[in-house]
Amino acid sequence: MPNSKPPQSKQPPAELPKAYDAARIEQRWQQRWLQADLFAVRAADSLPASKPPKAPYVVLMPPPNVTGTLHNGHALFVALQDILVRTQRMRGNNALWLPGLDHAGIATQTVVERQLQIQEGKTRHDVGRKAFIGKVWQWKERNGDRIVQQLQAIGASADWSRLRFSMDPHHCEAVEHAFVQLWNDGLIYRGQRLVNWDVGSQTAISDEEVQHVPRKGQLVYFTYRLVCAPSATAAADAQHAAKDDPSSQQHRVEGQVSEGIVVATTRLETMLGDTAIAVHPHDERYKQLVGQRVQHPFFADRTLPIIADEAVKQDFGSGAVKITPAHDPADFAMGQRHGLESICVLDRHSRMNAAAGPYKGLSKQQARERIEQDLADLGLLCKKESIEHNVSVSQRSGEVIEPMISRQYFVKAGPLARQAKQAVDSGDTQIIPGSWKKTWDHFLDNIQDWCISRQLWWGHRIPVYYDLQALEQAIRNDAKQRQGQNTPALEALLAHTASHELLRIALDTLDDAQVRSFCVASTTDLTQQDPKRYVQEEDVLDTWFSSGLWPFAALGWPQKTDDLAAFYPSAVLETGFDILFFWVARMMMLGIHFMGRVPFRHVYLHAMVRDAHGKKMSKSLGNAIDPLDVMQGCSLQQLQDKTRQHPIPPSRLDSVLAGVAKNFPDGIPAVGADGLRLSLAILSGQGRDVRLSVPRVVGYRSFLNKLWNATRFALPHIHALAQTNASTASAASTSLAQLQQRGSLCDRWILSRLQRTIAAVNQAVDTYRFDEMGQTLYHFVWSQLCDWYVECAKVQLRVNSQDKQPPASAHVTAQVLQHVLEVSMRLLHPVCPFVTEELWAYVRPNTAQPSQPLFCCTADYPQPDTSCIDEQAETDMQLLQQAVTLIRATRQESGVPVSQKLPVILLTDTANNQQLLQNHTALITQLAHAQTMQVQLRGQCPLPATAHTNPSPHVDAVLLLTEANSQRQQQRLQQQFNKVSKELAAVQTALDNPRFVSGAPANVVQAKRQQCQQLQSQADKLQNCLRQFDAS
RNA sequence: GGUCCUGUAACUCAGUUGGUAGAGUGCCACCCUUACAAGGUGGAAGUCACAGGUUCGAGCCCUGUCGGGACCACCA
Repeated sequence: MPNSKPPQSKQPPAELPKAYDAARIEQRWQQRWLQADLFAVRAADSLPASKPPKAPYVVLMPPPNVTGTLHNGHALFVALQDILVRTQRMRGNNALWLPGLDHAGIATQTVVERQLQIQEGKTRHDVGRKAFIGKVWQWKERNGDRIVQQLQAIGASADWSRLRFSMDPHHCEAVEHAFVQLWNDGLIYRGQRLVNWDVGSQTAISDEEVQHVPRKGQLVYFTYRLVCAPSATAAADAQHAAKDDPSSQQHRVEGQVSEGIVVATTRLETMLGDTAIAVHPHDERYKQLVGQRVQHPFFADRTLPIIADEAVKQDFGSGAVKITPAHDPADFAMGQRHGLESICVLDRHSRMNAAAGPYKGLSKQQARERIEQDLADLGLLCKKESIEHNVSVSQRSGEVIEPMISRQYFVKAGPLARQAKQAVDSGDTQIIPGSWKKTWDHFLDNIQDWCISRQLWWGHRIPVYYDLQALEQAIRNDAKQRQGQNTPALEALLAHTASHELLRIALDTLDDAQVRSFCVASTTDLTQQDPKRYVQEEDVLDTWFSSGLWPFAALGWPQKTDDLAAFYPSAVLETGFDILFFWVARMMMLGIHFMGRVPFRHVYLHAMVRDAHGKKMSKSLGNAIDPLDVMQGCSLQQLQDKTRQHPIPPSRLDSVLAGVAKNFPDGIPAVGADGLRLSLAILSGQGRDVRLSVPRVVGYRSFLNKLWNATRFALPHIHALAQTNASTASAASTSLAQLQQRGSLCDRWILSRLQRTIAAVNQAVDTYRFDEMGQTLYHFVWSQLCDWYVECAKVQLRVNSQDKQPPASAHVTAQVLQHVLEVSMRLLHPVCPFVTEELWAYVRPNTAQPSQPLFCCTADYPQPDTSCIDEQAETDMQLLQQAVTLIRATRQESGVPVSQKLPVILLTDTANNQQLLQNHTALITQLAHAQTMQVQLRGQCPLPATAHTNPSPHVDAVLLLTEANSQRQQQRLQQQFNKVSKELAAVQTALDNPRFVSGAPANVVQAKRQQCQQLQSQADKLQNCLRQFDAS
């Protein structure tokens, strides 16, 4: 940065570069802010001892994954959270934005495993647990900074000195502490349960990590034969029932007739683990069969009972369902209700295990085919149907979930969930938009226990230790219970079996309570104390367990720190709704449990970023926009080159590339971080998707360019001001009130509009209306400041005049210009921090006082002051604007080029307005490019036949032309007349309705009457004008 | 099956406690008027998804129908 001038110099740099160059500005200020350490926050400033204590305002940054690369979700949360934090910081609050990084168990482990496979051809088992974890850490050290740098590039004003990583020692301590406390509170238990087994990642996952996706499948019907009935009458009854119903079929096998019951399944291989058949208790077809048993076709020694259960749907399949408690959640529940045996027939890699008998070793698919064939051979196969059904898929690996019984750790969610629900019910925490509350309640009301153990290596290892001494005791007790006494054989076994082997056997065979009897949860590593006695649990914790502690653990919990005292709870949690259950609910549950108070007062849920047409952005569709490309710009060629690097099937590559070309015909122009932030803020209306499109983003870049140029226009005048100030010290500190007093109508008008803008922007940011905030500023700067005030200022400053000397009032104009720009920069700063910081250095008051902040980002946020609103100035200005607009419109309709100056007459309704317009003759003539201007009261001025008139309620514009009215103008007047007549008719209908006149509030009726009068006179005037055409 | 969001100009969206519709982009015409062509000026463009209801009055409130989207549960 050889050209950059330090902002600390008291004189602002004189020359503002002609072009707005986002990249140059952004890089510079990002570095300066970091160097100046502006975002670091001290707890002491918010503690009672500090006088006066600063109000804390804390936002928790959703910690990105260390594996992550910047995507639009990050860009959106940075934009919105940074707006909140910067606003609060400027308001003088102790604004802490607490950043973090998440270790992201499965995701990170998967990435490093893949890399290990590619680079060294090894699996994690080849290198061993300790070495593998070392490799993950290396990887984290190399890549962890990148995402932080990218967040900083978007302008994230977080307190980076507090950056936490979820595997840092202090966070590990918090996790262990939390686990042990929950274990001791009885809220964590270990149980043999049916869990979602992710075959791809080789771990259990929680219910929330399972997605249901529709897939095509085969519904296979087959028959279970009844075991020969014990009595002839029962058999006869069964046969009778079977005859009436086609679902219960008879089969002729090996010359014998036997009755059976038909079941249907999409997962035929699980029939090897069937332990019952269930029917609905009211199902007439099967009533007689309940209580009887069927024969398993492949296991001669297994017969299954036919049971009745309300959970069975009569109208699905055959109405009878095979029950596999070991491999289906519903079946598992039914198995528990009916005390059924669970037979697990699949191993962890989804292959058939020993319990599958002759099918052992086959893959699921092979077993499915073989069984189908074998059933057909036995004459038991009935039919096959193609159906679409939902399949459980791992959100992580994308592989099909295998429900599997295994021993896992669970958090008892019920009591925690009740408190979390209560917190929102009572208003302690408010969810915004409020429509999410029902979803929140529904989730918490139906919450299942949370499986928190993962069979991974990367993560917080569960702080549970197996006490081998207690284990031996448990085995002895177990044996005693079973056999009445200890046998010498058992003692011999205990003496000769390696302890880890013993542990394995114990975990496989003992029940949950027995296992718990030799487990100790501890925050200290017991294996360090006594390595022979203790063995630590192998599993690690769900990443969301540690994330759930974030609001307090990141502030130093379990220690009682000043940070915790000052900064808990946080003000707002701003995040995407996709992690409402994963993260927000968990933080809420754990926060209330450990801290006794909710972790945040507001939860603001933003929408998803989608493409211009509302489609999900996807690299394989060619519609994804990378936020870095938006900031830095990217040609179509580059976009396509990047697309080629994605893993897209070659057959589809061409169409994806075509999609890219269609979506981004000219690539993506560089709009900078400010442009991206402004776009995201304005596009993020509450409860709506954020549709990011290139034209839209380009439009907002233009806005920043406009702001830049408006400042460039103002700078020479501001500098002139500074010189005057230097010579006449008295004028140095003109107050706003003085400016309003001395200023012209335009000055007072823009100052008043500025106040309204300040009020609206403050209101918008306090209610999370980021769209309104952005739009209000956009409209003020462009449509009011640039389109009108700057144009008026040119007149007041005699910019285009031959006069060398500017008038005395020019001084006030320059001051107003400076004031409005300076306030606008501060007001806009939270949204577009870089460009406003740059420009503020040029327009800020040159008072050279050391107390003045050197950075816009630490200057005061403008606060509304309604006493500065000047209604009269606004009304008067409106009339001037109307007059100017009317003249311009009339000129264009009459086809008069701008270069040709014309005499103009304005006709107005009152003497006051006449005076007002007359007083601003110079302004109006210049803005409207008129030659001369007269103002008359209506009806007091005869007009030549060739005059072109354009009426409006308070003022009519008359152009004195030598040629007759154009046809075009006639059409226009006719159109206007039609429109006004229509409106008039509607208003009159209302007024003619006696029920309206008596029923509506008086002020509404009054307004309607006024409107009616106005429309009437408007219509009359238009008609008059139109008559001229008829005459000529 | 349950819940939520959503339907307004060609496109993307605003629209306050009900008082007959606004913005940006795009489109058309004219203009390089010394801050800005990443610009200026003017203009055209809407049966507020549909059908009922409440009301003096409905884009807004209620009911129903039909689109679009998301989530939860469940599909043996």
